[in-house]
Amino acid sequence: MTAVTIECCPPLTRGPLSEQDAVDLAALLKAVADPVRLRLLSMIGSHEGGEACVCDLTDAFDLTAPTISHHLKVLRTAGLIDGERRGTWVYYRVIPETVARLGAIFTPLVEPEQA
Amino acid sequence: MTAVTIECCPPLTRGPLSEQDAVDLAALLKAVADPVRLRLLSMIGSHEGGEACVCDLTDAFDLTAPTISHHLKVLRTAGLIDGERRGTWVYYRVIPETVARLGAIFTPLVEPEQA
DNA sequence: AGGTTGATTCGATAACCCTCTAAACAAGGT
DNA sequence: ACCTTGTTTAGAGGGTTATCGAATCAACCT
Repeated sequence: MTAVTIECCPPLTRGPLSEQDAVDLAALLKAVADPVRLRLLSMIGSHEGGEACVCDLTDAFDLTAPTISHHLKVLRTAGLIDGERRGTWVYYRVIPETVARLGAIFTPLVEPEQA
Repeated sequence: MTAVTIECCPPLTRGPLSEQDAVDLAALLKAVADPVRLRLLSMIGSHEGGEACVCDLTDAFDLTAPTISHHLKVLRTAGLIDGERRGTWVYYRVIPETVARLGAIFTPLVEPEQA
């Protein structure tokens, strides 16, 4: 639990975004700009142990397994999740740094509350 | 400048997202998941006076006026910006509440540091 | 009234993305 | 070896979206 202070405006509105930064950021945002992928991300992140098996995820949707697999690949390519095969099943976990990077764009800048 | 404490995980990973919430959120994210719109948003938000004329924005891109207008409409429909005509020109400004809502999804939850 | 400049709407085209089926790959059990 | 279950890859179809040119609307100026 860290104390911080909120100041001023989110990074996005602190100065004009460069074209390259905009392209990179948009790619990351596109990865989460889908209802299925948002739910996948939230299901994986909130699952006990911090990881979820693909089999768990597939059942929660009215979609075929290949479709879920496709969405997981998009999230993985974007660096939002990481997958590992252990025996029969593949387990995915969230990469919190990338999620935080997303939040930092739109959140009023916070600084550590210590001198 | 408000003091807060960071605790645990971002809302997205605190529990599974409902289908409706996911759809709403994805719509908002899709609005910003585009390089041109990200730059527009950042240019408007960082412009002096907190607002920018469409004429300023159009010049910064290698795109036609109708295309810029289209992107502005997407941002406006999503509730991220608001436009107002004053005389000859139309001025846009950022709606910070909506931007903050985006950030809150991915940012580790912060709580007011008082009690 | 007519003309000029700024901004949006309309209609069309091309690229992209979500979803599916079919097929392939991976691991375990009999 | 074979079959079953879990997961991914490949290819195709249908809908969405970005972009443009042309036309329209809005306000100002002479």
